[in-house]
Amino acid sequence: MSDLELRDEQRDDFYQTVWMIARMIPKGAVCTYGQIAGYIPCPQGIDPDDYKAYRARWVGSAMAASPGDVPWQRVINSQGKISIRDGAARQQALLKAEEIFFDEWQRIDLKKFGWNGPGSEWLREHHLVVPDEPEQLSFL
DNA sequence: CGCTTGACCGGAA
DNA sequence: ATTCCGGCCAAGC
Repeated sequence: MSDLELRDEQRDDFYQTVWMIARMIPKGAVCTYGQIAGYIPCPQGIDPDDYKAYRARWVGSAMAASPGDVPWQRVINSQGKISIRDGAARQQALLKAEEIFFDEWQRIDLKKFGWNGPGSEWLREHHLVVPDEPEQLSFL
């Protein structure tokens, strides 16, 4: 059994998981490439630092190859903007049709429209990474 | 098979 | 808010 075959299988798993999570994003909400990536554990045999550096990009690759039932338009970059490419205008039109608001810099307010994610229970059930709770800012 | 480009991100100027 | 860089992968010529 070759290592290469294993890697292909892991990549396929990664893509399937990306699509599964993306399908959960509700209409009228968005989520970032990096956010989705953060839910997926580092595959065996991959250097964790390399994984952290590239996983968001892999999510982009997964979205480019996504099946028709995946709401790809709801996945945007960490700046709250639509990544420039052919089809970006169509993505913006789809999001506006979902009543998502763009500011004067063509940016989406992630505080307002950002999806919170699948929830820790669901993530545990699927052996995914439960993100750290946001720290309580006691001085506020 | 080698080379180039890319739906990314975080940190540093 | 802008630009550049390292990361050294994945997909498309």
